[in-house]
Formats: sequence, C-alpha cells, structure tokens
Amino acid sequence: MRDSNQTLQLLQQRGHRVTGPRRRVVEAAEKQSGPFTADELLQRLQDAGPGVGRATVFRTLDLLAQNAVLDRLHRPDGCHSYVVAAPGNQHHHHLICSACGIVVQFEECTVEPLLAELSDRTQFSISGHWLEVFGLCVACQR
Amino acid sequence: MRDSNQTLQLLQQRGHRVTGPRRRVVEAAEKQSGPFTADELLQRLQDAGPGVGRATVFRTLDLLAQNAVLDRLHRPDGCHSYVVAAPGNQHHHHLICSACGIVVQFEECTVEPLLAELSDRTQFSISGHWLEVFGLCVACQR
DNA sequence: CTATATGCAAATTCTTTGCAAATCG
DNA sequence: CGATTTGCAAAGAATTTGCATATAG
Repeated sequence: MRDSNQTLQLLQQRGHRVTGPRRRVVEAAEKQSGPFTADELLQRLQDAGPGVGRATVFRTLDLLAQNAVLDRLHRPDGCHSYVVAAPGNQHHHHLICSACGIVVQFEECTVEPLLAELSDRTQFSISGHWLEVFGLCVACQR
Repeated sequence: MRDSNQTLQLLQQRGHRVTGPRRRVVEAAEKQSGPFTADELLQRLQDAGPGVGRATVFRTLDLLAQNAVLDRLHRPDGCHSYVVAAPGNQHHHHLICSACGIVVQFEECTVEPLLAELSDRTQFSISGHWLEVFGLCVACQR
C-alpha cells in the first residue's frame, strides 16, 4: 500500500494545501484494494466518523487523478471508477478481474511498435493510448 | 457507409422487430461520420421531422451496441459516445483524433503476445481487452 | 391477436456549482 | 491576514423506469 503522507506531501509541493478532509479522502482512497467509485468512497467516509462533503470527495478525487495518484478506470459497461496508481510509474495499464474487480497493473507495453506503424500509416500525431484487459483472476475462476 | 437495411435485417434475424422509430435511429446513427452521444442523436432526430422519444433512442443504441453494430467509446475525460463499427470485424480498436473526433479503426493487434504473457504470469483467464489510441489527425495538426 | 416496442413524464443516478463560513500557511 | 478549501443545498447532466397506448408479425 501507498503512504498517504507521501501523497499529501506531493500535493503540497505542487501548491495545494493539506487539509483535514483532503487527508481523510487520500487515506480512504489508498486503503482501497480494488477500483472504487466516488460515491462508494463518500459512503465509506460518511459511515466512518467525521464525514466529508460530497463535493470535496469529487474535487479531491479529481485532484488525485490529475496528479497521477489515482487512475481513472472505465469498464465496457460504462462504470467510472478509480484505482490507486502504482507509485512512480508513468506508463502502465490494467488487468481487471470482471468478477471481483481486483486490478493488476503492468508496464510491459507491446503497443509501442503498433503505435509507430499506425502513426506512419495514418499520419496521426499520436499522443497517448489506453489499454485495459479484462478476465477472471485465479480465485474467481472457480 | 453501412447499409441500414442490412442492419435492420440483422436485428430481425435475431428476433427484434423492425419498427419506424428503430429504422430512424439506425439511419441517423449510420449517417454519423465520427463518434456521437445519445443526446446528440436524439437532437438530430427531433430536429428532422417526426421525432423519436428519448427512451427509444437510448434503448435502440443499447440494442445496436449489443449487436456489434455500434461500439461504445470512452474518452479519458469520461465522455460516453458511440461509433459505427466496421462491418464484419469482431476485433478492432480505435485511433481517435482529440481535436475533431474523427475515428480510424484498425485490426492489427500486437497485444496478443502481451496477453499470453500476462495470462501466464498472473494466471488470469483473459476474456477481452480494449485499446484506444489518441492523437491528432493530419488536418488537425495545423 | 399477442408479444414487442413506443412515448411520455417522472424518478434516478451521478456530478457540478454558488457562495458564505472555515482554515491552512 | 489572505488565498484556498469546505460544506451545504440547489442546480444540472445523463440515463432509466413505469405504464398505458400503438404496432409488427
């Protein structure tokens, strides 16, 4: 698991303030083992004590995504969620269990040569890509 | 462009009825050259004549996506849209211009070996994947 | 005829905004 | 202190649902 103090420090270095609610959101988010939605996190926070406003949760998750602390995740069915990003990795993708939602990140990216080829053929100036793989993890295969 | 009669026939073969509203949605969707949202299509339909209910548009787009006539497309910013799928292709991905939204489909998939490797390493039983590439098309590079 | 599909408007869900009060540095 | 952040409740998207009516096969 990631260290939330480290995350808060990072935010601070970038000119954001470290506040109580922000700390609570960061801690809750980094405690999640799989993908979670803004609403789920909000729920969890409000169950457990002081409570954080809905708006603050949304705003903080945005902030964390912008700062690469979290990744946004999309499912074919359209569910928007977040996952904690592996620290220090700029480029990675997700392997997601369709049953339990557990997420494995991987860095290998055989996509690069394909991108070069595509770029050649279409003359697009390629700026990014997004790969998500779905399947069943060992536990859920039974 | 695709032939809407062909699409309607396909739906019919799968036990769905060919109705007026459905025909109008299919025709409008297949006339789109880039990605479009449900709301945009609804708008376009209501501007041009008889009009189709909001619910019907949503329901029909769902139906078309389920039958691989349309693909759902996601952008990093979270916008949900649809594009006409290349006919006959099961497996393809999208190269999307971030400026004008034009979409190029491609079939090459250098991802396969990566999937095999991932599957080996993680013991996941992999069922699908999703690759979208973003960039600027020639026209938008200027 | 009868099962499907439609349209409407109301209900949901999810997310954003405005703004006064609180608070970090 | 002064700029940022918060919380609230209200506003807004974007979709979905219930149900009586219309219609394809």
